[in-house]
Amino acid sequence: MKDCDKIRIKIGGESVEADAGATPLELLQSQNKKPDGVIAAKFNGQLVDLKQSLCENGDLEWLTPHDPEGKEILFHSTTHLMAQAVTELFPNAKLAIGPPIDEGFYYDFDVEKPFTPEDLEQIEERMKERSRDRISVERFTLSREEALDYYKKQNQPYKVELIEDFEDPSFSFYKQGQFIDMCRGPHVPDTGYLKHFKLLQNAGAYWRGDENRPMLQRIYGTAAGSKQELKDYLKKLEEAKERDHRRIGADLDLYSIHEAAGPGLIFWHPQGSRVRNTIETFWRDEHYKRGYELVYIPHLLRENLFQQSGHLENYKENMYSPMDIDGIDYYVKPMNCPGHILIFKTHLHSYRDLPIRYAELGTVYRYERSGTLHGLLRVRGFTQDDAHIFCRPDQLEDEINGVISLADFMMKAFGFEYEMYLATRPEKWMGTDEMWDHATSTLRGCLEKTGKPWKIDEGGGVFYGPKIDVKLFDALGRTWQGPTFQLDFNLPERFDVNYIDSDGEKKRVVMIHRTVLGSMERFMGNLIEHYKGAFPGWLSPVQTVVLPITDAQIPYAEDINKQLRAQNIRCDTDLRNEKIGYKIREAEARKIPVMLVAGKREIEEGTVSVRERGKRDLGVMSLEKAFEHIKTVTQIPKSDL
RNA sequence: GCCAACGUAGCUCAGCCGGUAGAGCAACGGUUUCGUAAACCGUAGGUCGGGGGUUCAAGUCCCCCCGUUGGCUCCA
Repeated sequence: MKDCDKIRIKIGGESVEADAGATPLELLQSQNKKPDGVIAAKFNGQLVDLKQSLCENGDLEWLTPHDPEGKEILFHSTTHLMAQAVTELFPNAKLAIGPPIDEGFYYDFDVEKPFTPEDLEQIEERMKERSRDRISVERFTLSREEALDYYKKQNQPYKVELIEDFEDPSFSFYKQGQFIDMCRGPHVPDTGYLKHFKLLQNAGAYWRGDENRPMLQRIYGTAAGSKQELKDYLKKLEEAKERDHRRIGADLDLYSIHEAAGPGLIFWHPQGSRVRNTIETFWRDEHYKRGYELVYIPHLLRENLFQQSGHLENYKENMYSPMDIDGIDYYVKPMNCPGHILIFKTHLHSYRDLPIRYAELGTVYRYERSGTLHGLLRVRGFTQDDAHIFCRPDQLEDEINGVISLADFMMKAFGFEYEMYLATRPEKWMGTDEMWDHATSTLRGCLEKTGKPWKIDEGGGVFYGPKIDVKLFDALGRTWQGPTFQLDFNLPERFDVNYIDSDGEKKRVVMIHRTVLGSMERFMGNLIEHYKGAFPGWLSPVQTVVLPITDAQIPYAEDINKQLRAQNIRCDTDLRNEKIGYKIREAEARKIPVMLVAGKREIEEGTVSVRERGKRDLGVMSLEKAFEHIKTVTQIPKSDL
């Protein structure tokens, strides 16, 4: 504590005088206007504990769980509370790390036996007790040596390792009761501030994410500033469950996975295939319009091709074992690029021929570890909406702009918001500085030109080139990896991919790998969750269903069905002997966009009663008008070209 | 692959300390012919994920395997 008498603190535009060494907590108590639930503060831009003495003039800002930083502090303090409970209940537990994460926190422990669900309940109970005890949380500092000494004596090897990895001369610690943890802080003043939390799950996690190191037991939890907010968050988790594409996929009969056939392999049912086909047709049409040529390549390729491409060198652990064909090894392709390059290389290309864009819905197979498989989102066989652009260096900018505009169109067509990232050179890389500089600045320029916000993913590029990643947001605000455009300096070298320039010289082409949907499987999974199964009209597997009220209207319903089908509308009838309410209930459950109800009156008038999914009865319309309405609802997004 | 939990009818789930399997919905048959989110009656449906073991007796206890789920790692 410095010795000075009075300091001036500015709080929310108001200036107050205080004794030097006053704490934010003291200042807070003397304030009449203050936000609810202050748990920490920011002093001159630095995060501070409410109990930290202030000895200089400055600006003070309150932090509550509603501020991103305040939330982080809440999570962090809660994870300390959890660690305290764990060390009380399991005195031999070794502490690893316990950081806040996006929507909660976790702490890794090394314990003799993994935690059981009952353990979690007990830990949560103990946390509540300790919260009621309102144990004061005190900060103190130890020198590097003292800290090492302390943790060695306490037999906490992970903490010792952490300290050894840092250069800092001293480390801050927080003490609450008997529990002490090394931590940068800040933290809440006492455990009474931590009231609303829930432990969510227990999972194994390798120490420092390294599978060669010990597996620790991780407990995940979340916390909130109020009971209601915690409830809301837990409700959101429930909602996410309702949107789960695996559940909806089964309910709507879209696809299945079979133990008998092998995990991670998708079987598309008729209803799912209708959606996928619609997307694929849309995709092909759009690519053709934008100057792509559609190609097909075999699924099985000879070993030497993958040697040349470098896949056997760099990607073998993701490839399936080869099969012997006439004494030669063949591999199922994990990527489409080598095949497209072979097509390109069947001719000598003039600079005038470029750019050449080969697109393919190319199915690839990759080995994924069993524990990572997840419905449609992580599978072992999938179809990429792949394309490779071969161009001259001076065309790079136009090509990237074209790809960005295509991706933008696609994302809008499917109703996704998105965010772009420029992934720059990673630690391991190939090529030259000039190549990387030129390529990276070109990508940056293209991003600037969009006028949309974008971010840098430092070192996130691939070893063979920089890339732009597009992350999309779904209806719940979750992000998914969407389109990705990668520049490749590697394959053109390996395959000697050239064009003849205007000066008659051979020049190396610039190659762009790009996908705008990712893979059909993953994209469909995202779409299902985004729309909760209620696809927009143009994608719906069934767009319209005709519902006769009694058997007497069956011929009329069948006639409407026939007319709509003739107009390429995916129409069904529900001719079962059920009441209309029942049929409507089921049509709603099947998420059919338009329902046409036909009874005695409609036959007499040559009309139909129209009902839209999620809305009520829209009233009676002439058939002509109803068809027009259906056409509007099922309109395929128009290209912006 | 590793850690944990789970696997019972098409789906959602019950089945206690071991005594030989149950509900709702769906399906199927019949009755009913009905106006905007569930008509009524009936019928059928299960190698309890697979294999082995303990036991007079295993859905239940033990072991191995497979799959699923949540994580770790990785990724379209």
